[in-house]
Amino acid sequence: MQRAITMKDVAKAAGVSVMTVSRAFKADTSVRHETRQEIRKVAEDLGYVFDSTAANLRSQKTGFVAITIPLINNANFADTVGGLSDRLGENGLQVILGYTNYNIKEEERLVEQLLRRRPEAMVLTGGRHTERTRRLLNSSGIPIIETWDLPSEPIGHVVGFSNAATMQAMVEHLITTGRRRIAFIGGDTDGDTRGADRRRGFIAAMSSQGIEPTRLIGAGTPPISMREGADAMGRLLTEMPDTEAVICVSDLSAFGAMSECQRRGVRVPEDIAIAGFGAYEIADICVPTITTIDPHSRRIGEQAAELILSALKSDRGPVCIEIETNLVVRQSSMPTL
Amino acid sequence: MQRAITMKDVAKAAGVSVMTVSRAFKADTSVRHETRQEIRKVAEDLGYVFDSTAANLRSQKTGFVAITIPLINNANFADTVGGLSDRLGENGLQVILGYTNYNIKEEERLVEQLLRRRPEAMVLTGGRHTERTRRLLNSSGIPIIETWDLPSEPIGHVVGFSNAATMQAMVEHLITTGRRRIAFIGGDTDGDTRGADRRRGFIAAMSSQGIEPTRLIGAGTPPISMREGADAMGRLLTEMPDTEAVICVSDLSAFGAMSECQRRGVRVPEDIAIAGFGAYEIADICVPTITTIDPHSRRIGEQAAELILSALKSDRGPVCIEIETNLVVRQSSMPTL
DNA sequence: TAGCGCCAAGTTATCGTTATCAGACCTTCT
DNA sequence: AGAAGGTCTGATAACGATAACTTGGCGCTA
Repeated sequence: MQRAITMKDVAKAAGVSVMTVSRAFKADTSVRHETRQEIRKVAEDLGYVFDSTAANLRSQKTGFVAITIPLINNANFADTVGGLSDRLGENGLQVILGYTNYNIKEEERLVEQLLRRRPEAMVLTGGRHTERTRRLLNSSGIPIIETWDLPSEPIGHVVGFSNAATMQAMVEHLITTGRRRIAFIGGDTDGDTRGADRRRGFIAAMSSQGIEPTRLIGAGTPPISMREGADAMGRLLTEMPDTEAVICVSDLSAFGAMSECQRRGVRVPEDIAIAGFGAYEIADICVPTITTIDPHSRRIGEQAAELILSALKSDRGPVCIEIETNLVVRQSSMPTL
Repeated sequence: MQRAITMKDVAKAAGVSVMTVSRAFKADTSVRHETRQEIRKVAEDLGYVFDSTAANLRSQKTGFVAITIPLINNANFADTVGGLSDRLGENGLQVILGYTNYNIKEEERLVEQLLRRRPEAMVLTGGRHTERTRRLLNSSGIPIIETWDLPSEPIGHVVGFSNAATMQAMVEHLITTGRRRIAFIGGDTDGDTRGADRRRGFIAAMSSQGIEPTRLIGAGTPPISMREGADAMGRLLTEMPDTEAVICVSDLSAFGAMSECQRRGVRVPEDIAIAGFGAYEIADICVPTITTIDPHSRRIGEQAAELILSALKSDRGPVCIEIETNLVVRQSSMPTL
């Protein structure tokens, strides 16, 4: 590969100045229409490709918005990223992704790495961070948006909901349908802070109903897979066979749990009710369909995008948008009168 | 936000030259240990964050590897990205993602956009591209890797398999287990070129077995969801109730199809056999488990990473690595003697 | 003690674009 | 006809880092 083609080469070939070439590649700048056409043609013929590295440096604008998510392979976060990406893309902003792997120490490294690329805003999944992460973000001077949570001391903006509160609704629903011996299947570390919040919410909800929350099953380190959900359900059925309902930390583990029931001939919802979280497609397709909480993952991303766009236009004070979650009652928790 | 802190500020505060600060932030450069410590401390206190935009421009190295995938929300591609990302991350390279949305014209735009960020290598999902995409990539001068396919005229390196050939194996398996009236559920456009290749492979395999492949069900535009798989199965059961087996373009649609059977009281595999593609976790968890093809998604990413690393060290000629796929026979296609 | 080599740190120019200011040219109006 | 205003284009410097080269100091050898 010889030396790469730059604007200088295009300028020379087109017989204009570099500045004019630069303008020909921007929208809304004053270049005669034919000049722009000609320059673009020459550039294409030369095989010129714009270098945004240089442009970003000089203009001190990158057009990046960074987002941290626990892992790529999760439909909920993928939906949030999708919503964010689509809305921002329409406005010429590009999303750069980083994975925290459910670990706030890794998040710290990631945040620093992302800030090095000078994003114009940053979206975080979750509201719990290291002290240094908070410091880095605070002094970055860009809009910060925490999502999927309602942190008590937000760094900047918030688009989220209370994970604990969703469990309140779920427990009430199960009790209303006649179950009292309710179990919770979740991760056995607090790496997934949202999952941990849901477990806390479960415990609080049970206590406030006067039931001791003793049926807590640890299914492994987050993220909890279908397989781990199935294994956990196996243990639950063996060790506490009188359990009447089980709430799983996500629809994936809920589906795994339900499959285990089917394999063992345990009927859902007659023998045991099952509920998940996340409104994954599978929960609406499988037989029976699974009761879940819809956190409106995509809407979270879209709202975050709106917030960013308005914050970049004029920075008002921090905004907190609470996303309404829905309890979606399906066959897996129907009353069995 | 006041003016951002640069190396100059750190240099002044630490009483050294900018160059020394620069060196203090690199590994393996000659700076006295205490000097480096001191500089790092001063930098941290000032809240300095390294600006990789500038570094990339000056050094003409970005440390980026670009990858195009159809969409973020697909476990197979997510696995490939995961494998790639992990292997490259160990070597200081960072993955930047772009989505083609199953559209080679969008891929063209995307490729250009990604090239503007001067990646050091580029990984493509699929082997079919527009003429301009090929031209852009050829003149980029960086290693190109096409994956998830075995293109007849590769642009550069290849890490993939023949989608059509996998269907040959699947059809043979179903015929061996006593089925002849076999249907195929897939997308009704060719946007998903790999899905389209699988349909072509299905047609070829059926023909070579002397069976006319008439049972082709269009389930919508790719990607085919569980819901669309279920709907397609509904139509198939109504219109061609004598069908003995159905191959779905992915495990997700296969699961949807199977759920529809359960809803209608059609037994799997006794009344109809079902097969999918992709070795998604769900296919190994659901009841009954679903026969599938394992394309070793993660391995594709890992191999691509290896290829990139060796190509960046010393560019040999183009390499083609064929990934072995496995037919995974499960309950949904058991013989029903 | 001269001479060589090595290490740590400094100097200068530069990566490829764009901000900014200035100038040329063309209308339009008084 | 000349001033005023608009449109288009050009010259120059700069964004924040690093490559490449240079310098100064020290230790070692002959």
